[in-house]
Amino acid sequence: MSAAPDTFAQRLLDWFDHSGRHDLPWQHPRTPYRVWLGEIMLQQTQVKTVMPYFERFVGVFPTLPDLAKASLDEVLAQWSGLGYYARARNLHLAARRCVELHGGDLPRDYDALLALPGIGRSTAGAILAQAWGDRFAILDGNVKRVLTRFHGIAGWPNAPVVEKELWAFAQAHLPGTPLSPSRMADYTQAQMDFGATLCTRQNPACMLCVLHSDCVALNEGRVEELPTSRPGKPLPERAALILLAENPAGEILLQRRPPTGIWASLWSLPEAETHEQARAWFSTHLQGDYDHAEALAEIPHTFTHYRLRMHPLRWRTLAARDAVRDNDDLRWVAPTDLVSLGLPAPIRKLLGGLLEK
DNA sequence: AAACCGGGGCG
DNA sequence: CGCCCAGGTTT
Repeated sequence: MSAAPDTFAQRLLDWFDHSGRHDLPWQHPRTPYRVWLGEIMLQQTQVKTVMPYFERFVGVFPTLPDLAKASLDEVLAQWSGLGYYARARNLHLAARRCVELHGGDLPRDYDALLALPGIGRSTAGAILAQAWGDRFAILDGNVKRVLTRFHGIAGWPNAPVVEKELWAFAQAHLPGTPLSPSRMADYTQAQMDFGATLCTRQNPACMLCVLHSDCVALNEGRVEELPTSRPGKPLPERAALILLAENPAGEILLQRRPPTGIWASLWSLPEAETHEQARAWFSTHLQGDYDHAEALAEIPHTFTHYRLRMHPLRWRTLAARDAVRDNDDLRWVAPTDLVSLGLPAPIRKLLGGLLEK
């Protein structure tokens, strides 16, 4: 006897045909480069936000070799405002590796994709399935939510043991009979669309759900409690002084952050932990009176792992010491040029608020 | 304020 | 592997 057919994929495909998204820019044309770029941009950002950035980005860098040829600063300028700048750095580095190692194309090979920076299991599968129609599973946040509910799986989805189980189900749901490449791509998009628009975190549209008859969470009344949320833990706190120096031309002194740690390699305002440190930095780089600072309102910023309370100090019409010129790590930037730099979101917000006045 | 999230990196 | 880190938006 044969097992009952798993119609999970077929039902999602049917749903996709009438309710999925068919007009996403990376679907037309669905080339490996465009699919990759779309996947990276979508990693922590919603479709609506991504669309204009995607169009602009492929306008400036139409092909992978174009991207590889560009400087990192040019890439970051196009990324500016999207956030999560590590994605842009990885994208740029991966493009250069593709030129070195793969003739300027993305490799059509799971392990080779996985070896590229910024591409993990899910993104590698999504690229192969969408660009080539190859039979690979994905497991992004949307799919995790759908599968935890459909199979009634408790436990935080990112816990290793749960995630392993979810991958197994994602594999098991791959269509048993081969789909055409274009339908395999549709199935992949269907899973993401389904989670994003129907099986949403709150108020999922179970009445309209094509899987509802077999959904364990729905049948057991556990839709609201799945997926299990992350186990909580108290956040440590850290404070920092943020130095905002303006010269007579109204330019702002920016410093490039170190290549590791928070906001790696991004331009930001100089930062110090204590007034002693801040004063020392001030006296080696600037002429003026440290104690003349105007203290601006505290900026609270919460990361997943700690809370950062930033205390900005502002000086106007300062001059730099002669030794301090624009260099690789320090530069005066006009307010109008700030938009073209990848600034950390809270710093961008602080400076943006200042300039409006 | 808290939840969310796919990948990097380290032991 | 298993575990923690890193950001910035959504809710």
